[in-house]
Amino acid sequence: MLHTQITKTKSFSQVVQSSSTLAAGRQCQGRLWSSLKDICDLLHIPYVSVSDDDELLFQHVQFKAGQRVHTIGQVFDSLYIVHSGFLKTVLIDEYGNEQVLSFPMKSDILGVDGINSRLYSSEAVALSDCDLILLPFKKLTALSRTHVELENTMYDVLSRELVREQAMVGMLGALSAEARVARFLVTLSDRFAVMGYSSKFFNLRMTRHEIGSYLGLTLETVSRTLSAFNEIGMIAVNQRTIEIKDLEALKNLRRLPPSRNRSKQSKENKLTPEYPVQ
Amino acid sequence: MLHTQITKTKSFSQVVQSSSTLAAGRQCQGRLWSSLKDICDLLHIPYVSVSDDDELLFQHVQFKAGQRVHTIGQVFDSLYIVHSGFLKTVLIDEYGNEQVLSFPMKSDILGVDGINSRLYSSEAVALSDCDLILLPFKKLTALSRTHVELENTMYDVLSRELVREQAMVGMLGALSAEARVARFLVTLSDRFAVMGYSSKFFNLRMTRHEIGSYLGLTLETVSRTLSAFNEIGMIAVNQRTIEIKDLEALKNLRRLPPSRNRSKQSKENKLTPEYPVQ
DNA sequence: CGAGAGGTTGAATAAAGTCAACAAACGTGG
DNA sequence: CCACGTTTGTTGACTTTATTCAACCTCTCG
Repeated sequence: MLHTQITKTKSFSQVVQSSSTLAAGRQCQGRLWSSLKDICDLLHIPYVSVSDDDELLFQHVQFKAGQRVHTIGQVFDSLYIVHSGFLKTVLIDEYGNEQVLSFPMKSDILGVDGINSRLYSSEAVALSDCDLILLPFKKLTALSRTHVELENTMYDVLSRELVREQAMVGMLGALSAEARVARFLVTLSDRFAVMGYSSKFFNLRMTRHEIGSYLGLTLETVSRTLSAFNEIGMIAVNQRTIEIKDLEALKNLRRLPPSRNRSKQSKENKLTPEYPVQ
Repeated sequence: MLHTQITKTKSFSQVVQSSSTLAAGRQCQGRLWSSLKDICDLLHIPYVSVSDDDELLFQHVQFKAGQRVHTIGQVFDSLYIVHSGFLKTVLIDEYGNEQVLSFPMKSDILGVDGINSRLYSSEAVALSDCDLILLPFKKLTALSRTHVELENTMYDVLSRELVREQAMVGMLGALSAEARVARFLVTLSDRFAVMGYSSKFFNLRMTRHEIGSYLGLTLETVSRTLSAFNEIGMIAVNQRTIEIKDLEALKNLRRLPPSRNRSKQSKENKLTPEYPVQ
């Protein structure tokens, strides 16, 4: 069972914790370097081969479950791409409340919120043992001078991140609790499929509390909603084990009852006039 | 009264509508061009002067209240910076419901969500007459080859946008209706202050419905909450005219009652081990 | 085997949404 | 300039949804 696996690695992480803290360096077991091509493949972005890309290697860093990749306010110097493992990113408010922003997994990028202010504005925590590719930002910008296509890749990645956040805002703003949980499951299912895992049968890597925070709900509501889905046979749920039994039903459980909230094609809603681009 | 003014320009926009649609070109009244320095100033980003930046001019485009700057699915070719005026950006779901994502105003950037897929993923609508600076994306990327500092500016802008979205998610996920409306007013007040307008007395440019959509509330809840703030003397509200009477009170009306939702410093929450950067 | 974290469930409460009526402002056209 | 229809905003009564509080269960780890 996956669940057992996870917990085992977790306890292992606790054992090696002190030594890894002492190490004060990259834990260097596992895969060490990725080429730019590897990274583009990972990000599902076309890679235009360039001349001498032997030096275009990026080091990996390993994090044990529970470790923080970066904290709020920490000086920004690097982006990370998730090569394997599961994480959460959180905001922390003045009372110490955690607000979960995302659950990064394979091919997701971490740290972009630090570019602007040169300080990370969120915290990233490993939910399982993780292997991340380290992208020192200075190296990245220096490189983009010689490798023009890298710049566009960066724009792509940042823009994609933004579109995702927008979708999240849309969801939080307009969906019922049931619809949010359903979408959460569908999204997870899709992600697992892309990563080559089963899209029908998987383990949640996060607690009900973390899911609730992410979806703007309480942990009880999440639990109840999962139970309700289980009751009507859309899923089978047992603790963190999820089996998707009726994906279509989950997908169709989307918007709130289409109320009067709809946009009217007011006469002001005119089309943009055409204008040439210089 | 500002309100009257707005409506007047609105009706004017309708008069010139047909001609501007016919024009099939930039409406060329008003300011026409901005230099890179102008733009950096507008974005509050330091500008490193470079040699021959005579050609670094960006054309302006005018939009009348009600016009769309871009629609969902439209081919992306340009970013826009708001030079003057007020807009909304929206997502539209399968039932035609609008979800307001932002209310861009002076110095805000539009269109970043189109970079990734080469299609705009949101719709931008002018809420008042607007003057936007057109930033053709190809021109921008071409330029960044000769002007290295431009690249970093772009990263900054995109990252800033992302941090903003994150804050929005945090707000929607964790704040009560009252707190959301209060924060909305405080944010507006700040923005007006930066733009050199009064931070205590201003006009809303959007309907209650649009505010509600933006904050994940119904228009009735927005209306009631504003009335309640009015009742206790924190603000004075009359239709779209807002007077902030107790900014501090609005600012302190933040989080939900600090419930048990707080993060526990679990033993798993360990600090990141130090590791050197190559 | 026992402690503690995570998960489930129920009952009561609170918050926000819905429906509906009405009022105020605007813009249009006489 | 005034009257009328439309859009926007306000308010009340009621309903629904999700939260809160609490008890209990169930894993896993030590």
